[in-house]
Amino acid sequence: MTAAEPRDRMAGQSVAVGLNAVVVAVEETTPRVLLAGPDGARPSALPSGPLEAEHRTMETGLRSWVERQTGQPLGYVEQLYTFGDKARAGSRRFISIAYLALVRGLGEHRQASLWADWYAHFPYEDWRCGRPPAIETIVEGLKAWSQTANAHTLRRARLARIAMAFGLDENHAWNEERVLERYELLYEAGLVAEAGLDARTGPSTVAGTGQPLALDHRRMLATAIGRLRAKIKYRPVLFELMPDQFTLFDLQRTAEALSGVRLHKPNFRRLIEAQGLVEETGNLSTRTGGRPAKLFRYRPEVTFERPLPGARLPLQSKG
Amino acid sequence: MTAAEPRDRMAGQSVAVGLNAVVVAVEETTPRVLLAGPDGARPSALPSGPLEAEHRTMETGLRSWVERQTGQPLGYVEQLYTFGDKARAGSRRFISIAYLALVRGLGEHRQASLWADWYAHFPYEDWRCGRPPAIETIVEGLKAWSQTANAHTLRRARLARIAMAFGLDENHAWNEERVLERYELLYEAGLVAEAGLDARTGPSTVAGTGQPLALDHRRMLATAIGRLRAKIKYRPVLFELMPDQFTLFDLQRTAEALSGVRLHKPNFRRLIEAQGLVEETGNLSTRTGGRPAKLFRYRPEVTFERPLPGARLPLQSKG
DNA sequence: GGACTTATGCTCATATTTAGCATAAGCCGG
DNA sequence: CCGGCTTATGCTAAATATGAGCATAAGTCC
Repeated sequence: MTAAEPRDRMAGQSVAVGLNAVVVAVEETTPRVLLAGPDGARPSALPSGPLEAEHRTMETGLRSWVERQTGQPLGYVEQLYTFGDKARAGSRRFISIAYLALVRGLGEHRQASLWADWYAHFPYEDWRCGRPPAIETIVEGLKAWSQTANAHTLRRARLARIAMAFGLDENHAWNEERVLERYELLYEAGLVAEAGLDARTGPSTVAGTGQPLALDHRRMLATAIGRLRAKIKYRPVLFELMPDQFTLFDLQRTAEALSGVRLHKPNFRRLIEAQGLVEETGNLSTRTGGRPAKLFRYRPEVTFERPLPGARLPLQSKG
Repeated sequence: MTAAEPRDRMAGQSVAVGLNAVVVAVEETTPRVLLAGPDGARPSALPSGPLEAEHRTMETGLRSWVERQTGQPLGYVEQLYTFGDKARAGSRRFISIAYLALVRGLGEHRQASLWADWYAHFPYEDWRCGRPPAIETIVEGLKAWSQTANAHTLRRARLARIAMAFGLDENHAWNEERVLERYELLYEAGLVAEAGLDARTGPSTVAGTGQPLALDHRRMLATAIGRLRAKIKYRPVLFELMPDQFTLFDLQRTAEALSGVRLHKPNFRRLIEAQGLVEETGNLSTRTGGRPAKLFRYRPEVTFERPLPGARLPLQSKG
């Protein structure tokens, strides 16, 4: 082992690396994700492709795959997570590096792609009109699964996870960020169609768990939704999804679409204005029935770092 | 392209995948990171090794590499980030998947490894005794770099980044989570030793920027520190670093060691107790000079999900 | 016993959040 | 032109969380 060939970069197994993109846009009140797939079939996969030699970086590789498959150029991109398969004897190993991308509005897209409502794949994640009725069935199915465990402690642990993920106790309210935890519970319980791929039980899907995607792409989408729902609370990523000019209510509806929860209008407006994140353009929007709304634009120059007022630790500068 | 061989997993370039671990423990008031390296030399690399065929998952591969190289078994593990090199013509491509691991106390470790004080590599990140004097020199060096830009706007943008990362304006206080941003500024400015590897200017290192690590391992450490500093604020990961019993002040010193900031004792205690995260064991600790402190233990059963009182969005359940 | 040290409990001022109400300013149908 | 309807926008009171300091408790050390 020499300095030129350090240990963490030595040969090892040859691995195929895939790049996957969760491309998100919001149209009116609908959050959408860009799907691609083989020509002719209804798209049910994220845009993706192998990392290739000519890609300068992984991110450029990702951008070129998305653009080639869907025609959609990407703006904001961030890495999400790297998923690895269990190694199967004899087969080549695959890992997938998933990215989250945000674009402003739905561009035109190629034939073999489409903008899917992301709640079609996660119906129980949309609480904007109150608790989705499907939750009942789902929780029932999960509880039934929890009872299939032999050990008493395991049954209890499963019930606790379910209560936590779906906000059942008085202790735990619904937390819109726990998208991945909820999906993984459904997966473990075999209640989503993809679980069938894992062999064992056939797809004993429960109604209301949403449309599946290819491979582990729904897991990637769940990761992306959770990340985005968390991130809009402390970084101005919302504006990556907005057009040049927008009303404060447009902005609110975008936030609601992503988080799947309703927000309090006066407070939302106060929060945004207090940050100094937007400025009036002087124009008005008269699209809807009522009083015309002022149009705003984003002010990126505020660099913006939320003062983190309640940063959850009692910080102090002195001793 | 068939269903059995979907596009995102097709051949592509053959890639070597490395696994890297940032293993963290806290000893008294010192946060430590486990380093390994070739026998004989002073360790200056993170424990790491290639992903191999016999590893069932990436995480088990990581655990086995760390244990083999340092003797340290791992407890809590989470994925941090996947770093990819720019492709160089002709050479094989490498990517490194970095993990964060937390262990309770410093176990024995092999000869070729050591527990380094992480502030040896980031001296300017420790504000527990007030603003580190090295900051002056560093900010000077950064400002000099910012002026080397030709375009006026670029100079301004660099100054804004510096002010933001190091908390210079009245607008921006020191934010202990921005570890990676600060390191990347130093790297771009060529003020850390590793920047020399990038060719161009030789290592024009500035005093006070800390000891380098092999390859991009200091960047990984910066990523880990930032993640950990953010995470202790909303997940009970602190307890992954604590022994079975501890005093509330032990807990506070661990939080301070990680965040590099002093905390207000009564408020810290109030916060912890309010969460119901700990319970008294009935025992007392008499280690230090004063009144003996009650010993506590962690109560994992609270599953704990911070009520997220100020979740940064004006949530409401109704319409 | 007295000085010193750390632990622990309590209080007050301030900042942030939650929630609701009131008013403004457009449209629409008569 | 007027009321009725809709949405925008502004304001305020109450609840909660946070920041900071002080007082007391309970040991150790001499």
